[in-house]
Amino acid sequence: MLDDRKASILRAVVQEYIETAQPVGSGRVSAAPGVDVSSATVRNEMAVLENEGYLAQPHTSAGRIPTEKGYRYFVDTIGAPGALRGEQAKQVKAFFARAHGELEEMFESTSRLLSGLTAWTGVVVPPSAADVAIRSVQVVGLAPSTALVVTVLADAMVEKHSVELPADVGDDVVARASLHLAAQLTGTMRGAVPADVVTTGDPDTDGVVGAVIEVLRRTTPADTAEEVFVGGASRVASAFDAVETVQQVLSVLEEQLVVVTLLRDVVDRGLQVAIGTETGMETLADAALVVAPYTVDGERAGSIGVLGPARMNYPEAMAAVAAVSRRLGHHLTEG
Amino acid sequence: MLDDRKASILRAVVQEYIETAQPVGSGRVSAAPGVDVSSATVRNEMAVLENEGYLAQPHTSAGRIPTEKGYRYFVDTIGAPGALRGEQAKQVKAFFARAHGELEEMFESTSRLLSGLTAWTGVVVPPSAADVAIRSVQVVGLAPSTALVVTVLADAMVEKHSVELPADVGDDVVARASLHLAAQLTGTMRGAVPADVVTTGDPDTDGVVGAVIEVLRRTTPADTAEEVFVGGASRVASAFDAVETVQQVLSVLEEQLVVVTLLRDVVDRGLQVAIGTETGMETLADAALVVAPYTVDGERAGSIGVLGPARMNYPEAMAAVAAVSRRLGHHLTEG
DNA sequence: GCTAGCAGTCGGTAACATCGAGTGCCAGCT
DNA sequence: AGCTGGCACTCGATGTTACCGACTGCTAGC
Repeated sequence: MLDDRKASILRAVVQEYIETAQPVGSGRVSAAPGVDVSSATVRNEMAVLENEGYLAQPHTSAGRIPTEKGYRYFVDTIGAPGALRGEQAKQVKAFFARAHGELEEMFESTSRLLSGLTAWTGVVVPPSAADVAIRSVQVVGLAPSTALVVTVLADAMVEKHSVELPADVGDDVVARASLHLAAQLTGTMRGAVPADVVTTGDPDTDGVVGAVIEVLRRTTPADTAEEVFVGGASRVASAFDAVETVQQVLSVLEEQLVVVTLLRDVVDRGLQVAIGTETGMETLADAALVVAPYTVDGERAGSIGVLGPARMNYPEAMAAVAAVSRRLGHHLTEG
Repeated sequence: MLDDRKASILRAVVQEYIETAQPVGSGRVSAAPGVDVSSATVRNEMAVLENEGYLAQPHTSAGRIPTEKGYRYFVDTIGAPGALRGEQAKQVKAFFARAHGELEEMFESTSRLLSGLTAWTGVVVPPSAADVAIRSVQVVGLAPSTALVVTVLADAMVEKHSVELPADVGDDVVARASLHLAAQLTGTMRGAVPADVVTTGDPDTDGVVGAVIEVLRRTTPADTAEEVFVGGASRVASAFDAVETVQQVLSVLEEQLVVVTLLRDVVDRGLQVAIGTETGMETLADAALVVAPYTVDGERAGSIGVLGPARMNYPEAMAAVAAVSRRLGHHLTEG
């Protein structure tokens, strides 16, 4: 633990560095509000903070930069989550007030909202479909031997899978199978589609039913490459100055499964923020992730996050993520 | 028109510059295959080419760089479309051989295929839904006053829209409306949903039907922000050296509607390649776009493209785009 | 125990010389 | 007439040196 003075000096360095992206010298720190000692004293204290790993010096005659440990201390001692600035709060409110329409669009634009609020990249992971009830199933024949199963879940998500039909069957058989499946599966949890379903007696129809069931079981949400919505990916380019870093971070964002796992991991570890290597990804060493789960009907559903440089404005980002996750939860709960 | 020698010198400059990304001097050109004159002669010719706007010189003592006009001439005189390298042809073949499953995934991975083939960013615009027949319509109630319309089109695309229901209606009314709509609309072109539909006589049901029809008409594909699939966006970071440019290009890619319009525009102008400002976008001044439409059942459907730096390998990119568009068309035609 | 002051470090910038890739031009060769 | 070897010249890139200034660490004194 750091004493009060060291803490406020560290805080000053972090805040200053977040603003200017430049190493911070003792002079600036000494002038910062909350620090009422001379620059000489600050220097002494900073030397200690550096020894203890909270700060680093790019080179001898430069100011100090926070280390991962420094940022960590900073976020851990922020205390109150902090509210959004009025303007931003308004923006969030307005967004959810006029939010309506299709769920996918909703997630998409929520990711853009997060990006807009923080100036970094927004990420939204929709609820896992496994423990959501099936609301409707429909099979639509497309070609003699292929069909499309469209599943609507209780949370308004729509899944679609193409199915190879066992034999060339007529539209009437497909229609019969569709009705049968709808009757059998409506209300079942998406993750619990039973392997054996009541048969109809007609072998053709049962063939189609079987094929569909098999696809639905095979594509249980956890296995499927889960979707994630990324908004403001171009912000990555302004977050890092090395083109190489930009490349790496974008590559991470391109792999949906990685992003989903990442967010879930961080949330599961009980963190609100993962800084640099805390994310578990080497390529995100210069980045940081602010996350929050959101709840629908009191249940933890999906999660949202903001991905930015390690030197991002944590209080602001945390406030934004918290506010959006809360309202997103409400919005989805009310339906 | 350029005489043979100038043409081959220009070709050499373009090819060399594409490979090395460095200004090309007369020495290199003179050594290039297809150019059998001394560097002095090359210098004279290059001076002319510069005067005529095909080449530019970053500074006096540097080699030459192709201008937009230079690239344009190069592209226009490539002649035969050229085949893919064996390895790549195999890759394309393998991709479409194992391609199956859901259409959206298919487009997504096709964009990644394009990116992989060319090392740049791949873009796929799905067929416009307007003139595709509706294969099935289903309305699913979600909350007392909201429902989801799921439309399956003949080309296996699935659309979904949420609908605000006029009055709190029961599931049975929604089901009845759903059946009625399915009967009325199946076979209709998606872009030609009629405003007035045969009524059922039951006012509640007709209310739901009306609401759905209204949504379907309002969301006619051309108006809707059309979807586009972008693969390998991270390649943008390696395409340009200025972070600022990376930012701008990524921003363009983020706006789906812009990208769709862009591709469509280029195809409509009868171009295979749009270089720099030819794209019509200032922010793409350093970029180039190689596009091709693809046809399904003999009809022009959507288009695909590759977005890279102006100094990209055009023959290769054009071959890749041509091959993929052809096979994609086949694949979708056969269903 | 804090701080003013001072010597010392080191990156950044400017001035300057050097190097070399590449040019334009010209004289001479074919 | 046209190509080419050769040459003077240009100018960015690279390296050197000096200097400036933003910092630091340390120490003496309040």
